Amino acid sequence: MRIGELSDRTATPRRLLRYYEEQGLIVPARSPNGYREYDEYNVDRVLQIRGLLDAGLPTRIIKQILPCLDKPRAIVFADATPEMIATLEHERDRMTERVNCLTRNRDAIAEYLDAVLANRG
Amino acid sequence: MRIGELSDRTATPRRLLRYYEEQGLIVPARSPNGYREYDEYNVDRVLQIRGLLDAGLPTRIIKQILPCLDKPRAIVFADATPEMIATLEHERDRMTERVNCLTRNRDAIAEYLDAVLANRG
DNA sequence: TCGAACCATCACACTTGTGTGAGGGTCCAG
DNA sequence: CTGGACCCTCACACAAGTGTGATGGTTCGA
Repeated sequence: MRIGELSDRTATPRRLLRYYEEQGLIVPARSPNGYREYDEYNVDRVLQIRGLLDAGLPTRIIKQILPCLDKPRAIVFADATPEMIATLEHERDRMTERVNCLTRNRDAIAEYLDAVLANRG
Repeated sequence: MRIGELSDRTATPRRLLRYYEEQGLIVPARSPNGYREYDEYNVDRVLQIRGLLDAGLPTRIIKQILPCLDKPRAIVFADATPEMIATLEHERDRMTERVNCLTRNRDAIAEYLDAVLANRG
């Protein structure tokens, strides 16, 4: 599919699809006429990227961790350098912290909402 | 305490403490000489702000939800306008999505790491 | 064959959260 | 009373993600 369809199916502006490519997060093929060509795989990929971006991870980090998130990942063992592993461990712990912080604060908001709604319901 | 001590105790650059103030997230008192004066309360406050920022929430939203996160919150029922409630519900759901996305991907990273480490350990 | 609807690159601009430094007050210890 | 360690405001700058538009090529249906 071309960029327009991918844009529709992922609710992502074309501009950003090109930006993600520029950042090395997706690597579309090119038609003879120069148009970008995407496959089904890229739909999930883009959605995953958006989720991680929305969760606060920068493209630089997303680029590093994306390969590990692929489902059939037997191939990836090769490029598991010590630095890479250290990065991943660090990022994993960071994400855990974020999850805790988010959960804590979301629960507080939910609790507040429940109280408010019960108070007027 | 003055800005330097708060900066030390929260591991936050002075610049950012002033920025958070500019964004209305904290409201320090002022000494006669113009110095900002913070109390103990602000330490937790700043840490909470940092956590939420790191979790991807913009200051604009943080400013809205902070009042609901205070522990003795009986007073706050007053300013619970319908728009405010809608914002909170939206943000609560958004945070839940983020938590899910982060958790999913963190687990994938952890799983990958476990596999890699088992593979060479 | 012409126009609409795509696509391309390039570039300028905005917002947010930060870094950094200039220029200048305050206060305390030596 | 002077030096150093604070504090102030102001301002310019940067990276990242994103918006928007200029300028121009391709494709396809009417």
